[in-house]
Amino acid sequence: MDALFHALADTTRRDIVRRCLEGEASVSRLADGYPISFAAVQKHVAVLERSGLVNKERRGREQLVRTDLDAVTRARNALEELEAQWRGRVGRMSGLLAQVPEPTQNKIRKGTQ
Amino acid sequence: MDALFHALADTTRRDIVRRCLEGEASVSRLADGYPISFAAVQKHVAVLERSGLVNKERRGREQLVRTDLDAVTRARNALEELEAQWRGRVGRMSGLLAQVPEPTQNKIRKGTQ
DNA sequence: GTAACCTACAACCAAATGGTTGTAAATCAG
DNA sequence: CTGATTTACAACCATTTGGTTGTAGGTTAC
Repeated sequence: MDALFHALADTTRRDIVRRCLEGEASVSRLADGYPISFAAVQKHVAVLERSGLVNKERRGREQLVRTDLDAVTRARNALEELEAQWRGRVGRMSGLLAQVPEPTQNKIRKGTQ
Repeated sequence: MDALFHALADTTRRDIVRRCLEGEASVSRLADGYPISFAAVQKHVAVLERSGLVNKERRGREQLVRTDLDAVTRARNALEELEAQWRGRVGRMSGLLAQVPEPTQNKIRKGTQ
């Protein structure tokens, strides 16, 4: 999860992900698109690969990169869960209000015995 | 966007976000929950604040931290867009074709006089 | 076989991270 | 006023990042 979000926390890497969902590309082909060295792009791809966001597949002398959409979905689900935990609060609040076992009572009675 | 995903790329920070959607807490109250120093938690909160994920509000001598759900939504939308660009390729295409008009007008008229 | 191309990986560097401790200022309680 | 709490921030340290260049190995083309 850490690796997933970290991988997404870079414009170049998000762009690589985007470029690799519409048709796979070799690493050097990808590198053409950025003003950084080939090795730098290679490292970005390695980060993406470790996070599971992309796969590499050897094809002759080049290595084709392709985005794994399931990983993107996994990240999105994590965020949706965060949101749900909040929105769910409101609904659960009313439930709680009916339920709260008077935590105040304890305090009041604390010194009385 | 970079800042947003980077902020989410840490378990402790995600946990702080979670804890601060269910009722705001002061920084030191938050710090009690983790095995790291107060200053470390303070830094995590600072990262979250810079990313827009949380706000701080002074309340007497303490500072209450509260998650801004819109920021979470913003991140989720970015991921949904990534997915949409893939799954929705065909559908989006036709949508665009029906939609594109206006900005082009300038271009067209620019040379016509 | 030789040359060109694509990839992998190591070594190196500057800057950022995540953590620590320590110090100082503001606020609240007695 | 004094003391405890809460925060802010600086200085420092180890590790990681994102970038570079250089070298070496595999593949394809000629």
